[in-house]
Amino acid sequence: MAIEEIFKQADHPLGVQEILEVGKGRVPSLNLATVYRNLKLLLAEGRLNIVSHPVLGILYERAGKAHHHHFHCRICDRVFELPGCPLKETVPCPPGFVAEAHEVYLFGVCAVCGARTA
Amino acid sequence: MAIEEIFKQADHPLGVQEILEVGKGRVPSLNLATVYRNLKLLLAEGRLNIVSHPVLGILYERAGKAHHHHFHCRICDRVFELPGCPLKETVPCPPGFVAEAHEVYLFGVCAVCGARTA
DNA sequence: TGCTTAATGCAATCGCATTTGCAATAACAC
DNA sequence: GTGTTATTGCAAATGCGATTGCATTAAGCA
Repeated sequence: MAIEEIFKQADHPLGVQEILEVGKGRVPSLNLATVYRNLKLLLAEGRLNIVSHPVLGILYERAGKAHHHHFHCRICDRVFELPGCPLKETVPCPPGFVAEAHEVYLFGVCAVCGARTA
Repeated sequence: MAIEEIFKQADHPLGVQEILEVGKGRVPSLNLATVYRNLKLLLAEGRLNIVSHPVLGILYERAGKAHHHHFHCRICDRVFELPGCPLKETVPCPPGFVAEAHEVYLFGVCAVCGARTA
């Protein structure tokens, strides 16, 4: 179970399938149901956060990280964390609207794929 | 069929259910299958764009709009269009990463709900 | 008006992510 | 060790958005 905790050491959000793959590296018999069950536990405990990615669907990442956003490489389909925030100080909202949170998704080509394609 | 085209006059992206509701106002017998079929057509023709919203799932909006993003009111669950772009000129990407596109989702309370709650 | 073709409505079906039941297994406490 | 409880694995079952088959209806045209 702590197994789940451990591979949250990943530096990017993981999808269920990816969690299963990585997890099998540690517990070869690891099962999809077990992944879901433990994800649910960790979420309930507030140790994980859900990242709802527009393209990749639901991903999971450790809770408590500093504010950041995500970059999605269209070549390798991997997601990277981008520290910091590209938003301007003044987020332009119509009058009366109160923005409490935001999410930014960048799409493009990562360093690895860029180098390989060049 | 042009029916679909017509209620794209909405000023915000619509979900399938919402399209069905609105459409029934014009064609009371309107069916979900018909909505999906015409959505597929309009998408194929490039007259519609898909907006994959992290919370609301798949929405549709007219193609060809100016660059904009979306605001999601957590009270009424409606989505609003925000003209312009709140991103800084210099989007901070790690070296080697090339950002080609981006999506920004704002979350908060809209003017109507804000006024009602106050 | 009568014929041919495209567009519905309706209900059944599919695809897939997620969940559950239950027996087998592992972890513990005594 | 032995009994008790929490976890798994596996496979079947759910839930639900999206799609399809088919008979019906609407539309276009000679």
